[in-house]
Amino acid sequence: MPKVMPGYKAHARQRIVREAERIFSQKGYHRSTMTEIARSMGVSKASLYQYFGNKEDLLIAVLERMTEDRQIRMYGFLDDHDVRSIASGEFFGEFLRSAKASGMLGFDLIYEMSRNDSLRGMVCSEYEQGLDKIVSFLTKLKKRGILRKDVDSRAIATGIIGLRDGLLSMSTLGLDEKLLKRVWQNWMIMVLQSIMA
Amino acid sequence: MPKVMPGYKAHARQRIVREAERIFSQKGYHRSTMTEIARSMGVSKASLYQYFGNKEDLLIAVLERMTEDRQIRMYGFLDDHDVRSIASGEFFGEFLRSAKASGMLGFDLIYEMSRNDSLRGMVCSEYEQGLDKIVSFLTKLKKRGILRKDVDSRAIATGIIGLRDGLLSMSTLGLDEKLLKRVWQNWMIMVLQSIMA
Amino acid sequence: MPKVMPGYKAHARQRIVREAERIFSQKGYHRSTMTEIARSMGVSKASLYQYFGNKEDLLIAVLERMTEDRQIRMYGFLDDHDVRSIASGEFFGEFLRSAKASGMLGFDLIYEMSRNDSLRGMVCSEYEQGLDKIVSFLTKLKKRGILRKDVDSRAIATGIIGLRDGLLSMSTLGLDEKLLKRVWQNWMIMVLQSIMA
Amino acid sequence: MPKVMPGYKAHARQRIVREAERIFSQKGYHRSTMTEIARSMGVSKASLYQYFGNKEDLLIAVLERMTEDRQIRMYGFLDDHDVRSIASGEFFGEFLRSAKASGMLGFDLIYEMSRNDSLRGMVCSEYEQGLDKIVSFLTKLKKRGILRKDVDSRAIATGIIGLRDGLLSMSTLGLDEKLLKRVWQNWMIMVLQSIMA
DNA sequence: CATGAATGAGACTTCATTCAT
DNA sequence: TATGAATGAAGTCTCATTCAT
Repeated sequence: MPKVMPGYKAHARQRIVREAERIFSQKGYHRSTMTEIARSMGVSKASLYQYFGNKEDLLIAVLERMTEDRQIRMYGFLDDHDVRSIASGEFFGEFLRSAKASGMLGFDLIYEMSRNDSLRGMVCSEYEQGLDKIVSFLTKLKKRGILRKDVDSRAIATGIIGLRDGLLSMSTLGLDEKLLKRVWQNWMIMVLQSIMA
Repeated sequence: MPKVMPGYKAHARQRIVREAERIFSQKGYHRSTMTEIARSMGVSKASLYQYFGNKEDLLIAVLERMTEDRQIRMYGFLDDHDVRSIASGEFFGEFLRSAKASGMLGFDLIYEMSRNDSLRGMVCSEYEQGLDKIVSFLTKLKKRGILRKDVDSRAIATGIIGLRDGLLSMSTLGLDEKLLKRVWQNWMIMVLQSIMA
Repeated sequence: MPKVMPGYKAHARQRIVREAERIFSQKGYHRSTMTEIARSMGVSKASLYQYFGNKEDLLIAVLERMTEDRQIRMYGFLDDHDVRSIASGEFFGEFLRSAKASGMLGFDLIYEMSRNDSLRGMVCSEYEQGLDKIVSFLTKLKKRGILRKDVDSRAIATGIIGLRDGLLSMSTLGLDEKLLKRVWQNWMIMVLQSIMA
Repeated sequence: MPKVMPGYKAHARQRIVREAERIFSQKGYHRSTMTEIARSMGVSKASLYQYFGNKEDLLIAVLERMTEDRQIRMYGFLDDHDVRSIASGEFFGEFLRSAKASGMLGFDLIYEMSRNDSLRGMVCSEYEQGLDKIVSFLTKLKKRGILRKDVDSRAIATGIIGLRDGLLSMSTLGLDEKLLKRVWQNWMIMVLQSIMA
């Protein structure tokens, strides 16, 4: 793409973000260096600084992209499936795959959050969005008479996200994925039974 | 304490570990420096290296202490209480408090684990011990006829730990602790009802 | 020289090597610091590390340069001169000058060799090349009927190098150079007489 | 030995020197640490400082001992043997053995000499003594009519020491000891023939 | 727009040495 | 006399960042 073309800049930016994501995911944010990212793209370090003011800005861009992706791929699930599908291994497997792809980056994310308000805001809003999505999904089910009316939707949604993240971090620790899937199914069934009308 | 006293060395070591725990917890492992730890204790960097071969060794000592602490304070709970107590806010609150104290360190822990086998072993074994403790607690309840015999103890235990960790990491993100406690109680009640005889 | 000029980098590298050679020669490798080399060049330490991965790499570059130099200046001698010239003070003086210029570095070289295979290989191969050069010189003389056919060329060559190095290290110790030159001439004459046809 | 016994101090000193010699010889002076010496003796570092003001003093003591030893063992040879024995493999082998035992220390010796006058004096005087011993040996032989009267005893002696040291340093580089012994014999025979009456 | 080169600041680590007990 | 503990000073190396070309 010629350098003067409109959109060139955005495209170049995107290429950097993608490479950074790959490397951050592999080695973690702190252990990745700007030199490494530049070298593996075949550009100069100085180029990176033309698109991102500093390393942290690059991290934020990466995390934004990951978040977006996850939102799209994950919560799309809820629209297309019925209530039982949430208890399926397929559902949990989707997260498992994505967690494995981002490797250590998830932990870096939280780690960096403590220093960076913009990051903290971003992550919290992702969480909120995720929760909202599930809450509205549950609300829909209540309206359709599938769930009991007195169910605390927010508590259920928070638990779903919490259990998901807890099990995913256990997978990072090396726990058997089959066990984790089984746990997910087990627990979701118990919970759904408790809240179905 | 005079330097020649027996146990002085152990005591000095402990002081370092405690200070390191404080600083690591506050700023994370990577952002904390040996210089800082030494300075904040009023000793020389070289002193730290007399007790710990390198920064990672110090991290390990800190984590060992934290683990031990947590094990003692936490799983002691199971011995002293009946089945319903596990669903209590008190139980979850205990973890919440300890998670808050260790701050970012929990995430560093996982972050570093990917590079360090000794660390990985430590953490995994803590997880296993935790799981075992809960499994044997559940087994006892089965024998006493409180739980159904066909319950998958390991899946339940894994879910308990998973939900706990997921909710705790949400608290680190800034989610309201009252909501989290409520979620915990809610979910534990649903699960216990599902598995009680 | 402008930084974008082709060959700039090679030139900058060379400047470092030259300065390092000067300082290593003066104070020995162990007593010289990267800080000192950088400071005496008016550049930053980090610059040195852009050209040489570590201190040892720099040492190797220095030694390579010295070796090359010595090979060129020294063994060129053999091509241009007849057999008697090897016994000349001029010949030995050439080595003496170069030994004085490298000062303590020669000893460091051997010292470091015990730890570093790449170094060891370098030095051994220089020795071998030197020996080969002399051996082929002697062989030529045999063919021309100047030396006796039954002379052990390798033993003679090894002795020449050995005597040279032994006397040179004595000069480093402060022994009178005139005496050393006389010794060289004396011994070489005795040996040449013994092996000439 | 009880600590109050006279000679205790000298004995303790000697033990330190012996251990230091062992370690310096193995790893070189710069790479050996006071900690290591103390630990391998089972005493405290501070003890070493009761006997030696600093590391360099310890080095000097070690070198004094080595020098003494070498003098005794080596130049005793000259008294007991006739002129031809100096050309024997046995003679050279003696040095070879001792050089191997002191390892890198010989090079350290020279290395340190440049900084330390007392060291320099010591080594030079050892050289001088060695030379004198050989010179007087040669003089004796002249008187007994075995050597020609016009021989430059000092030049011969210097050459003997020089060749010895040159060949020994080649052995440190890994050259075949058999070759070196052969060279020694070869050269000594040539030289002796040149100077015998 | 791109980059080769330089660098300031600071990280971890080592070690000879001292000193109170 | 002996030593456990502490440390100042220095060392090597790293890395995000800048800037002239």
